[in-house]
Amino acid sequence: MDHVDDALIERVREVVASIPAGRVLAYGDVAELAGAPSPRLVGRILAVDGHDVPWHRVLRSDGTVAAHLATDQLARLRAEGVLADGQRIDMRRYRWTDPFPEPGDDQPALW
DNA sequence: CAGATGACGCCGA
DNA sequence: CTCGGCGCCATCT
Repeated sequence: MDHVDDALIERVREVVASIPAGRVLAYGDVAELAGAPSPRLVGRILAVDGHDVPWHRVLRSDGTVAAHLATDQLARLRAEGVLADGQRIDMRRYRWTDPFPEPGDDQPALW
């Protein structure tokens, strides 16, 4: 029961580690940036080897989080200023879409 | 080998 | 907007 390619695991971990505090990404976003074949793999990788990276900044594209993680994950995000409306995060506001922002092209205002 | 299961995503009703 | 169903990849029964 070995796992996914070590190279892929490393890439996923790097992408997750590069997410700034106060911003989040969807599993699908991480999959694209890391070149993972599917978002499901990202979840699996984080479950096994995500303990030492900011895994709480990765959630579903609709802003919800898995039930068994909700309490911890939402608390961690809240501590960074990512507020949830009940069980749901407002992705429009916190989603981090540009890992390498162009100079002068800032993130959308956090109103 | 076939079916079920997840830290998911998208589309149609 | 919510719900259900199907596709997705790798692993487990």
